[in-house]
Amino acid sequence: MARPASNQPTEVELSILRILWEQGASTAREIHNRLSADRDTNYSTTVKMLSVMLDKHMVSRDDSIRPQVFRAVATQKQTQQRMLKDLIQKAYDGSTGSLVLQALASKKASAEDLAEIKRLLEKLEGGEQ
Amino acid sequence: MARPASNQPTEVELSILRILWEQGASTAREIHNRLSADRDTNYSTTVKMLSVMLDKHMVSRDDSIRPQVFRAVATQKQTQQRMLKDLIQKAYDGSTGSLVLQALASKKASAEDLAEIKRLLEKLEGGEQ
DNA sequence: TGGTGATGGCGAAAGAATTCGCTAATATTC
DNA sequence: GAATATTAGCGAATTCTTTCGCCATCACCA
Repeated sequence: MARPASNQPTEVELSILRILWEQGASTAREIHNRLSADRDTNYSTTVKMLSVMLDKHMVSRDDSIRPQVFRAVATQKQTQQRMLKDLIQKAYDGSTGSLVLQALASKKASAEDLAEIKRLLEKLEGGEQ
Repeated sequence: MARPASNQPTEVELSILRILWEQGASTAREIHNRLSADRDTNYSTTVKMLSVMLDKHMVSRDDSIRPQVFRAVATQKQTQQRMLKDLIQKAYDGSTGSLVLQALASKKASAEDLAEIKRLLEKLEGGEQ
């Protein structure tokens, strides 16, 4: 009689993961310093979040050294991929194409991105059908 | 001392919105029939969710007729746009381009979508810089 | 018009996410 | 090695989400 736990990282979890992806293995203190620059949060909260994420196997902890060091378990790309897939499923009825169209139409990508997208597109067209 | 309410529709809310977008204005019963095909849910729950969504101004209710009729307030496109933007912000550090790249690389879009994307891409390239 | 069934609404229950106070363990400094 | 500061962890509080039971109201029809 409640909400099932989502397999997707939550807001705060994602903030922490982003920090780990960016600066690699970090201590709780390092993570907290970075995190508290953005959100007004207590050190206790950061530590608790790390423990929750440990339970969910989102991060791993190296206990062999003493300030312990945390690492993200999944890569940024893997996580993005999973979240993207989820959005396409939940909000776009599974249609990747219409998501891409909306993304391109609404916000401009950088020139390099556009070029790369075009290249990829040609490859896809050549390869398939 | 708790989680702030997200402005994004939740899982169930989105299911209901999808039904409203698809079959237009509907009574609670109609919505529930559709919904219970997918998820195992009670009529009471559906009605409650509609009332919650009414509070959040996600749906409107026409009381002038008697089974009351519900409508989605935002269009599907608007909602998708907001969710997409949110994902790009939260998971892609604001980079639309890298989201598009990943979307294209991982899952194939339909041939028509590819063609349309290409067309759009050319327009974007021509119009900008 | 009374009986039967559908509809609508309230409130409470239960789990998830987020927060922090307080205590224990560990490290540092003199 | 004692005092002080930092780090780690537990458990409770709070809010949000989702669920449903229960009651009131409404619609229909014999």
